[in-house]
Amino acid sequence: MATTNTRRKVERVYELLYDEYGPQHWWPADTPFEVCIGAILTQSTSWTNVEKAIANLKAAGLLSPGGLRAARPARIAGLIRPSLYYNVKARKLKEFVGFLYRGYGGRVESMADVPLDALRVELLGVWGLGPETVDSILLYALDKQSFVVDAYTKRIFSRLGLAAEDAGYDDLKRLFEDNLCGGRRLYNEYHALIVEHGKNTCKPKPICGACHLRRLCDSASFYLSGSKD
DNA sequence: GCCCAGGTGGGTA
DNA sequence: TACCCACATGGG
Repeated sequence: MATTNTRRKVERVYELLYDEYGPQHWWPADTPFEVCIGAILTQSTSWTNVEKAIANLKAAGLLSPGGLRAARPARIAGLIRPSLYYNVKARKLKEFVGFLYRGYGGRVESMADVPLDALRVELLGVWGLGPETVDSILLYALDKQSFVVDAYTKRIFSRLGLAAEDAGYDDLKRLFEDNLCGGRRLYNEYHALIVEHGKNTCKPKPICGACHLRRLCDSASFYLSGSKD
């Protein structure tokens, strides 16, 4: 439901976040393929641990479609151990690379010509890829206009009163895609800013309480409190 | 020692 | 459909 009010709020939160944190320069990776690998490895895991896993893969010469295709799952698991759930994630990497070779000659870039909706459905069919990982791949590896929702997004926007407590992934995705006029660059920056804010404040327990960035939540809440749709 | 981090798949009622 | 659990490291 795109009302003028909701649109203004969603845009205003972006401005507040951008003023606070500045440009985030996402995704931190050298190639589109590396973005995909990072998107899988960062599932329920902090990025610092993912960086170690990616560095290990790189040092072993396995950070490529061919390298991962040739490697045994146990070898991969040992290298990505610093990221969490290394055995399941090793399988996820193999599944993704298998998909890449079956349909796209092992090249992430070859997916770019497929229409967004069709590609999203296709990627969601790959074992180990859920909506957040798929949208991350679409937006950050392929530069397609698909908003990424994560746990921070839900926590922050339900606390701001812009989303229901029990809002699902698609509900939140729609909130942004229906209310943002900007394109891929805006989607890119907005999600990155949400993650940055989520890491620093809006933790599960303290609810922005003792955080030095409380000011941001307060200013956003203040702006949002006066109006209802 | 405890909590939590940029989720997802599978099982059960 | 809606929960619940497994996965299982490392930093604050």
